[in-house]
Amino acid sequence: MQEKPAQRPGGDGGQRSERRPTMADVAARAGVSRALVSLVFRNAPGASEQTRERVFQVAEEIGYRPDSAARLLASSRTKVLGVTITLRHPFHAEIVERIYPVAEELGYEILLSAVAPTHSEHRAIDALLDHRCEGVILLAEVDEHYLTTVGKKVPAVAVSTRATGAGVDLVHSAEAKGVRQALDHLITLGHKKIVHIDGGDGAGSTERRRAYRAAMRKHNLAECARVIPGDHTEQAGVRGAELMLSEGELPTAVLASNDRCALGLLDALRRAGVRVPDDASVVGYDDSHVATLSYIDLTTVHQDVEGIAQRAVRAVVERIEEPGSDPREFVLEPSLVVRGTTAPPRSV
Amino acid sequence: MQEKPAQRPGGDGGQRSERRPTMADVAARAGVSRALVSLVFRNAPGASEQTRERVFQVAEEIGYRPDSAARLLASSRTKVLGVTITLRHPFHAEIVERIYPVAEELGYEILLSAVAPTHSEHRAIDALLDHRCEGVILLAEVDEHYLTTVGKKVPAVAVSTRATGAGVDLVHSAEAKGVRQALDHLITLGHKKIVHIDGGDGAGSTERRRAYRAAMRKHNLAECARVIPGDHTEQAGVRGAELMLSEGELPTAVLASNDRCALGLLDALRRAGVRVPDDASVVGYDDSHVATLSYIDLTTVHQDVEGIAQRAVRAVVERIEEPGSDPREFVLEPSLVVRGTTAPPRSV
DNA sequence: ACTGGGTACTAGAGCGCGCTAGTAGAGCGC
DNA sequence: GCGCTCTACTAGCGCGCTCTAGTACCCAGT
Repeated sequence: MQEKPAQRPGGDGGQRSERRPTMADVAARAGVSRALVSLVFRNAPGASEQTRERVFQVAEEIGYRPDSAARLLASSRTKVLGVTITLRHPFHAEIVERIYPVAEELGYEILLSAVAPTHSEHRAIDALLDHRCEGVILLAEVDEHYLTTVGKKVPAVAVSTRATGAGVDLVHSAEAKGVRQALDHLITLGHKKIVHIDGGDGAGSTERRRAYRAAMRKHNLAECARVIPGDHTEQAGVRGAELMLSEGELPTAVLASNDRCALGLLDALRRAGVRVPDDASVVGYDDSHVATLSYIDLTTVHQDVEGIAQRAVRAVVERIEEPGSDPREFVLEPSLVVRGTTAPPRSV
Repeated sequence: MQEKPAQRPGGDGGQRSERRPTMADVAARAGVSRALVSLVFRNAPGASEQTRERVFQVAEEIGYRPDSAARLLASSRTKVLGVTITLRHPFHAEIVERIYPVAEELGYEILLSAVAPTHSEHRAIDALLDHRCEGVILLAEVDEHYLTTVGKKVPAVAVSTRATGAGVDLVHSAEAKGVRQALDHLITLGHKKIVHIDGGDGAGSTERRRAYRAAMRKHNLAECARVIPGDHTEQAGVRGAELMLSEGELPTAVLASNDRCALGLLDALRRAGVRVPDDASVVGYDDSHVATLSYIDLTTVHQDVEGIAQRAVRAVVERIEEPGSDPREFVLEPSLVVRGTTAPPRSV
C-alpha cells in the first residue's frame, strides 16, 4: 500500500473546533437560562413563541446540537431502540430500512449493532444495552436462554423465532401457511415430485419443514416427499442441485429454504442445462430484493417485511410505554408471489 | 395479522429488575469507594490485585455493567467510532465485518448507522455525532461539501471517495491499476472487442472509466473501446446485456462496473443462450462474497477489504490520538482474481 | 524521631443535560 | 389595597461516570 499526502483543505485549514457548544453557550448567547433552552429543545410548554424562535436561531448560529449521551444520562427516557442485525442477511437489511420510518414516527432513535464473525450476538446486544437502549429488536438469532436474560433487563422483541418460553414479544410469519400456498400452487400446476431443500436450524426452518411434510401428506403425496438438508445460503442450493443431478432423475419442482438457496439452485441447474421452469420449477422464500429482479424473476413466498418492521417497533414501544402485559406473539400473513420460475411439469 | 398470547415465562415472571446497578452499588457491596471501582474498571494502576478481583466478583454478582452513556459523558475520551453503511451494499457489510476486530484491538467500540431510503447520509452521520463518536468512518457516499463540514467537527475517513478537497483522510483502491490488470488479462487472452459497463457516478466509477479508456488506448484498441452507461446494481448488467444483444454483434469480453453488475450481466447473457466464458468473457469488480461462490465463479478485481478496514480504522484512531497532521490518502493495491468467467475468444 | 517515597485508596468537582420546585410579574376581580 | 391565577422564566440537584488532588499508611534511610 502506498501513502501520499492529500491536498490541504482550503480556508480555515481543517481546524477542529476546540469545544462542542453546549446548552449553556446557547443560553448565554440568547440571554436566557439554561433551563429555558432545555425547555425549548424538549418542545415542552412554558416558553413564549418569541423566545423559542430566538433560542433555535442562536443554536443554529453556533452549531449547537443536543448531546445524546448527556440527555440519555439525565432522563430516565432515552427514546433509543437497539436493533441487532446479521450483516450478511439481505432480509435483515430490508427490515431495518422499514424500521427507521416507523421508529421516527413514534419518536424513537435507532441504534444498530451487527453480528459478525468476530462480534457475537451477546456482544452485539451488550453494546446496545450499554448505550441505554430502552428496548431491543433482535433480528439476529439468539439462543433462548440469553433471550430470556435480555428480556428481563429490557423490553425485547425477537423476529422470526419461536422461543415462546423466553417471555419476550415475538414477531414472525405464518411459515406453515406460506409453505402450504407454495405447495398448493405447484400441485395445482400438476407437480407431484416436489423436493424441499430445508434451512437446517435457521430461523423458521423447522416450521417450514414440518409444513412441507404435512402438505404433501394432505395431498396424498407423502411417498413423493423428500427433504434435502441445507441451510439459508446459496451454497445449500448448489449442493442440493448437485445431489439431485447426480441421482439422474430430477424432481419436477423444488421448494428452496429461502431465496438465497433458490438462487444457488437456479444457477446450478441452468449450468447443467436444466431449463427453469420448463424442465423444473423452483420456489423460493422471503421475496427479497433479488427475487424481484427481472433476470431472476423468482416465484417465492413473500414475507410481509413492512408488517414485520411495523409490529416489531410498535411492540417494543408499547411495552416500553406501558409495561407489565404478558408476552405476545404476532403472526404475519405470508403470500405467494408467482413469477417466472414455476410452470406445469413437462409430462402434463 | 393475528395476535395470540404467548406462553408466560417461568420463574420470576419476567419482572424487569427495578434499577440497573451502578458503581456505587458495587462500591458499597465491596466495601470500597466509588472511585476505586472506577479505577478497577478502567484498568488503571493504583488498586491491589486482591481488591481488583473482589470488585470484579461483586460486579459479576449483582450484574453490574458500566454505563456507556455516563462514561461517555464524563470522559473526554469516549473510545467510540462511528461507521455509516449502505444496507443494500454487500461490500460495506464485508468491510464492517473486518472493522470490528481492528477497532477492538485498538480499544475502540463501533457504532453503526445505516443509510436507507428514509434515513439520509446527513441524518446517519448526525446520529453518530450526537452519540459522541470520537471519529467516523464513512462507507456510505457523502457529498464533498458535507464531508468537509463533518471533517471539521471530528476526525473522519472516507472510503472509496476521491474528495481530496474535503480535508479528511481517504482510503481507496488503486482503481486504475485494477482496471489495467483486468484489461491486460483479457487482451493477453486475445480479446479486442472489450466493452465496459460503467458505474455512473458511483464510488470509484470515474477512475475506472478513465483507466479503461487509457488502457484501451495503450493497447491500440481505442477504436474498439466502448462504455455503456450503468450503475452498481444488477439491473445495470441486465440492461447492458439487453442493449448489446439487441445490436446483434456481441463483444468478446465485458468489464462490469462491479460484481453486482456482472451478475446481472451473466444471468441475462446465459438466459439468451450466450455461454460464458465460451462465447463471451465477463470480469467483475470487488471480489465480493458472491463472486467466490462456485456457481458464479467470477473473474473479478479483488479489493483489499481487509486492508481497507485496517487502514480506515487506523487512520481515524491515529488522527484522534494525535491530531493536527495533514489529511492523508491511503491507496490499496487491487489484484485480479482469475476464475471461470474468462477465456480466450472463439476465433483465436 | 523525622523525612522521603512508595502503594492503596478516597473526596469531590465536574461532564451536559432533564426536571422539580420555585419566583417574578402581569392581569383580574372585589 | 389584597389575594388569586396564569404565563414566562430560573435555581439547582442529580443522572453514573471520570479524573485531579488529595489522605493514610507502610517501609526504607539517616
